[in-house]
Amino acid sequence: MRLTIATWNINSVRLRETLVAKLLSEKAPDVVCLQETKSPVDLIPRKLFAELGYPHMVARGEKGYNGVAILSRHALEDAGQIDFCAKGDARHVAAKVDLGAVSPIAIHNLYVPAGGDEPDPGANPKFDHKLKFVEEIAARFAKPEARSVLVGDLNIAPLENDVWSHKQLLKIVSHTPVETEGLSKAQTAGGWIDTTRRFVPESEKLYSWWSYRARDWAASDKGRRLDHIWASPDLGDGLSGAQVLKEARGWEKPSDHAPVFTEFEL
DNA sequence: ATGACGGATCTAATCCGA
Repeated sequence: MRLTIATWNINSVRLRETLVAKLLSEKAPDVVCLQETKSPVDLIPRKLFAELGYPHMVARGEKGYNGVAILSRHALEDAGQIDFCAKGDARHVAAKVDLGAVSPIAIHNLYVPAGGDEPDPGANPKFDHKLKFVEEIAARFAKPEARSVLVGDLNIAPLENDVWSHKQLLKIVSHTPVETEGLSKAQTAGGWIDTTRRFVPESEKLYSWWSYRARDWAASDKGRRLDHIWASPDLGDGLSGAQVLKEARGWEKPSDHAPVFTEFEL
């Protein structure tokens, strides 16, 4: 059977409920993982999503910041959250997707801290938090469970062509060597497959985020690939496609992130 | 200048995003 998973930093699920609805009705992924929902769970417009064919949701939220949610056409079993860095914030949630005829898939939905401006963990506690968060990801996901997927806004653009200018971004938080090496370590430790790059060669520029501050985001096209879908090694043979839905960055009142899709044939 | 926007909050100016 075919399974399509999307991840999208929505930058407020309540303000952009119509954009989520547009994604669900026009692109019809099986599962959508959202980050920066910026909403308590009970205020997420889940009725709207249910009416569009997504009656299942597993989420964690807080007022104003962070927040992660998994919406699904298939039944979900809440698989809990990991309290990375013991902050008690809503940056991770996990679920098992019940696929009936075939074995379930585990999904981990993550929102890694942005890390502030100064890429110095001694001077900037936010950057320190980010580095520790990534270290904890590496430790926790070093031995992937079978049939699992790790997705989310990882806030790191790991490859040279994941940013508009490798050279100019080497000292910019999201593309510093300590971050990209940390993320690569987490990926290789578990043998995780960067599913997007399975289908878009590393020699090609590819972004999932474009700043709100540009006068014309599409014309300047100075983006970064911050949003990722990783698959456990055993799912490698089942990968059938991947894409960044760049058009969504141009929708009305958009998020600054575009949705990222991966398709499996399971 | 990459580039000065956009969201949430104790609705005003402040924190945060990356």
